[in-house]
Amino acid sequence: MASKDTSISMSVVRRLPRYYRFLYDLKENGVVRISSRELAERMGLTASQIRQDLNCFGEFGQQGYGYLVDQLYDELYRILGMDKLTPSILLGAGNLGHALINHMNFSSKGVSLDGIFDDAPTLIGQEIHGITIQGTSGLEAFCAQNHPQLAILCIPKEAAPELVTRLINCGVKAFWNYSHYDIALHHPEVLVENVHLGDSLMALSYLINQS
Amino acid sequence: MASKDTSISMSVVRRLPRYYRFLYDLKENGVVRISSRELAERMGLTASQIRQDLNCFGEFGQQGYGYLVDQLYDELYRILGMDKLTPSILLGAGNLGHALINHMNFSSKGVSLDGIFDDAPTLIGQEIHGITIQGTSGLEAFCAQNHPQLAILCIPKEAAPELVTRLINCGVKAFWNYSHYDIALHHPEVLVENVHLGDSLMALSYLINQS
DNA sequence: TAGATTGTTAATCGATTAACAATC
DNA sequence: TAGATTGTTAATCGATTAACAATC
Repeated sequence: MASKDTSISMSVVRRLPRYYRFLYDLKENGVVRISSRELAERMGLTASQIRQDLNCFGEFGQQGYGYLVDQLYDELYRILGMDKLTPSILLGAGNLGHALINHMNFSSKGVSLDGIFDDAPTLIGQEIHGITIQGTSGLEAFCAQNHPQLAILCIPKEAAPELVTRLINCGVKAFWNYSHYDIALHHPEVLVENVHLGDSLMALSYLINQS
Repeated sequence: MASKDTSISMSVVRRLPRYYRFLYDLKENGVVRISSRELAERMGLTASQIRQDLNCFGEFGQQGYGYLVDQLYDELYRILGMDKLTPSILLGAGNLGHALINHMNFSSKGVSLDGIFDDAPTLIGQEIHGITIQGTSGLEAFCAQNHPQLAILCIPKEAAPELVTRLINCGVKAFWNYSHYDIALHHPEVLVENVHLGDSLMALSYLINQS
């Protein structure tokens, strides 16, 4: 728990993973030190913003010198909580859920995927990435045993309200939500990160039609 | 081409699809009129913000009465450009690309998916949603014929730089980018909407570890 | 020491919220 | 007409950028 944790704005938080990716690339390319000015140029930001952002978490640079790439990378790794794995489950192993399981490297994002749930008879019993898909009737028992903190929701909007309530009763504290059900509106006490792919594409459609 | 098009901020644009979804639901539920106050309550926004946002595009309400749901829905449909389909192609029919094709309702988002490209020998020739996967060698010929304006990138970072350049030379003007290649940085002249699922999950990991 | 670059404060810019006159 | 609610201007709030003293 760093010193200035409470006041970090979401604008800053959303930039952290991108910093982390750029630092990783610099590290990979053997770059030892970098100034805020040069990183800003590479990332298309202002040097001021980078220094402001980093100083939310501590003083990682050296005056007159810049930042040590390795050290800054490690700090971001720690700040983002990548050193701990959040026990998690995924609900809805259809097209999207299945693709996420195969496509995402969960453990490199601080997440440990421990269970997969779906009620489709054709899916129950199947195995993905070494995890057997279960029906949602086993949810409570699984949670009592494994205590997942995060649920990844790849289910239709209609199925969400009931499942979300059950999950919260099981102790789930955060949702990575691909459904169109507005969790935050109904359960303000939990953390919700929405991924609305349709909204993203519609916003792009709007921009295309403007230009 | 509405009157005040030029000055719409991205903050407003990103809220439009959500307004559209809520209006759709209201319409489905037979709600005829709604005030900014009530819509604000349902969406978890302020009435002020809703009125400000909508007035970027015109005067859709009636003083003393509110907004007609049907009419406002139609306006949003038009504003978002859903009445025209942008010809598009998808590159990379692996897990994620495949899932997107099956999962997304492109035409309801103003997008017409006309071609799918991938260089994996096991995928070339296969058919998804009535479209045959082609190798990228056929890209230029296809574009000369079909003039896609939008490319959906589900390819690895390494493959992106060359393909993006080729696509832009083929007249592609916009990218829905799932790769970690930073298109906007290298090609500021095109529209880019990034979907960085990993960044989204890492931001959530950060928040989980704070609470 | 001189040059460079940070950490941090101050200034600017943009987005959100509040207030209210216009009007249905 | 009176009540309600918009459209719009003004006030506030927050985020970004600029400036500069501190210091390596």
